[in-house]
Amino acid sequence: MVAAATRQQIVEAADRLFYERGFEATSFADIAGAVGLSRGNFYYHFKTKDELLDAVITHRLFKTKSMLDVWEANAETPEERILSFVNLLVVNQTKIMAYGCPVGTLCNELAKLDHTAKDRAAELFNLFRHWLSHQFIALGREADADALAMHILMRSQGVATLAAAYHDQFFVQNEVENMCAWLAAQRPEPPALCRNPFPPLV
Amino acid sequence: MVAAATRQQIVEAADRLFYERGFEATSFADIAGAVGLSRGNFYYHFKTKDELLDAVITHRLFKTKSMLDVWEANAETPEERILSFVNLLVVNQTKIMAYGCPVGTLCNELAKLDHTAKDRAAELFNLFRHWLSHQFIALGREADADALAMHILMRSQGVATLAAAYHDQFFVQNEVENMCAWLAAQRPEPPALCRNPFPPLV
DNA sequence: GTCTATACGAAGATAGAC
DNA sequence: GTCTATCTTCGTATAGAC
Repeated sequence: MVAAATRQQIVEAADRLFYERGFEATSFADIAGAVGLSRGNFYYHFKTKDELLDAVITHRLFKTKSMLDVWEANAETPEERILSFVNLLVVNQTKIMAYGCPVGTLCNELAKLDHTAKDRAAELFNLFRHWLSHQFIALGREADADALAMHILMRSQGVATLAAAYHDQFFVQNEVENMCAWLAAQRPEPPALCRNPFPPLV
Repeated sequence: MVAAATRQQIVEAADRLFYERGFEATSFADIAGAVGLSRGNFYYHFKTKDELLDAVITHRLFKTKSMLDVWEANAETPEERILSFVNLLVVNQTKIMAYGCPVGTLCNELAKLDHTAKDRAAELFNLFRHWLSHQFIALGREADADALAMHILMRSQGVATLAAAYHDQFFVQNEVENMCAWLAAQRPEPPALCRNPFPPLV
């Protein structure tokens, strides 16, 4: 097989296994087995595990950028685009309830390992953060766009963590609805005093 | 040294190291070194790593219960008690920015390992969940107390994850303020129409 | 109860044949 | 480019002396 294709298979298998089992707990043997390669041949493509991790993060950065581009193109308004992000929790619900958020859990693990790649992994958060910030600016919230982006990113992380701990899809759906309601309330300059100031949480 | 005291030292060192480095990444040698014991002697106290993990979780459950009891006793109102919980993010800010939330990151790791102790670890969340739910009931929100408890637990998890990824204390402080504002808005039966329905997020 | 010494296996990494 | 075989390190776990 062509080297580039084998390399790509390795990266995709590692991407999945690092997510499902964690970085440390995934061995070269696991990945080689998933791809159908011998352990020895592995080192023709990647010299070290850290080099492989680097390739996996690069791959995830690319996939994430592509996804954001699709969301940008497929939605009409900034609010709809932000809803695409919120909806990730629903689309990936099954995997999130089993393994948490791929970005959050990787960053957590690398932070504890004090791994050199931890800052590159955090770049994955930055892609979402800046894209969301961009949407809030388009929504007319220039002044606090970054804080709003961090707020919704924070919520998605919290939902993912508790979803993995409780395996409760109703919790996920409920919090997604809360996020939608919160988002609707972020439109600037609303008509004053004509809304219920205490919308029910649930 | 008396066996019980040595055992207790081991559990406390393991508690700290499992938090700072993760469960898998912490070896018996690390713990033995931290306590000042030989690796061999270790097995007199704990036969396997899983047995040690079980003791660490038991220890954390005990510590958490004690903390909740103190919060219960030291605050006058349910709202103040819930603020004690929110304030954990500030009190433990330095450690959280370095290692995330001890409960969330442990549950995440054990979920990926599909470890038999993962449900026991989730009991740590349950302690907070039920205590918070209890406070919301006292606040007069019987109908949605559990959902409100899960909501604030979710926020604390999201803040901890992003705090660890960004090491940004201003983000933490900002989101803690948001949580306080949210909490203040949860008092039941507010005077209608006399508040700003769109309090600034930041 | 604590120690030293050691068995055993798993995982990262290398060498060299094909 | 892929294989088998092997090296090395490290971590779990055991044996037995003190």
